[in-house]
Amino acid sequence: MPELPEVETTRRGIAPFIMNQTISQVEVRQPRLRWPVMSNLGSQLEGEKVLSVKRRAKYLLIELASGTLIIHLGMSGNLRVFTNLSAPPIQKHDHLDIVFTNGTLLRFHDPRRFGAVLWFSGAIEHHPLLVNLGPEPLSADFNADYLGRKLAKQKRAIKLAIMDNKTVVGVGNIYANEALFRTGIHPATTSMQLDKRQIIALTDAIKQILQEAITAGGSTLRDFVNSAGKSGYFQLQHVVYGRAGELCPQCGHPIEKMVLGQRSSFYCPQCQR
DNA sequence: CTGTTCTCCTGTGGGC
DNA sequence: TGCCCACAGGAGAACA
Repeated sequence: MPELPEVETTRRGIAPFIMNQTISQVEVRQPRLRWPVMSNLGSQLEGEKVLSVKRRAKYLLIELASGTLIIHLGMSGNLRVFTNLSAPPIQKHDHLDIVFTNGTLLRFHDPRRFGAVLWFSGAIEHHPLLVNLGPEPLSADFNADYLGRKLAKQKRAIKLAIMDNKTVVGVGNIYANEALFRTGIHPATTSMQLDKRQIIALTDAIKQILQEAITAGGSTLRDFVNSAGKSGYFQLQHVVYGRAGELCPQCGHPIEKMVLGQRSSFYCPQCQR
């Protein structure tokens, strides 16, 4: 399940192959993704050159002269690059291909179809999906002062707050669980009850975990090209996520599971209070 | 505005 | 071995 580190690894993996390349053809085999792929996507993209490959939150932003292609990998999506028309046969859930004039092929694959491929011709920072997003977790804008101010009047559980894109982007369920364990904060703690020390520790833990995962992803970069493997899927070792009933590596108490906001939360009741 | 629930989708894994 | 079904999850949308 791509979280921010996987999306960033995808960006770094595909960028060298599509930068400055001109799109020659777009083939949409399954337009029914999270939102329908526009029927004239091909005519919008064909003939345009890729000017940059950026990321905002978990959205990949492929900038062309006349607009931006927005790609979200959803739960199960991936992008892979094939060179010199060496692409393997189309497989189930290969929903979309973008072919470049030099033969490079960018292929979007997404079994659960929670992903999205959108075209936006306006200034990308004004896109409705992006305009209300909080800061990037690895940027200086996300810091303890900011988070403290943000949480000061919030009664909801801290885990829900850090998973809310308006607080900070890119913290999915897995890394939210891990960051709270690392910080010794119970996931159901009321946000406004956290003290300064805890907020500093939580900010640091989120940055560290995401950075560690991005670094780990670097070793998979070559898998984005001409690979039949599951490009971009890697995972840091989970300490608590999915480990209900197993013993806490710090204190030996069994890991517990509770549901917050319809999402499973895993924690050590002894280490996290 | 805040908080909660619903929804999209398919592969996986547990129970029997 | 096969069938059934709960479950997982990002995040917008809808609703209270």
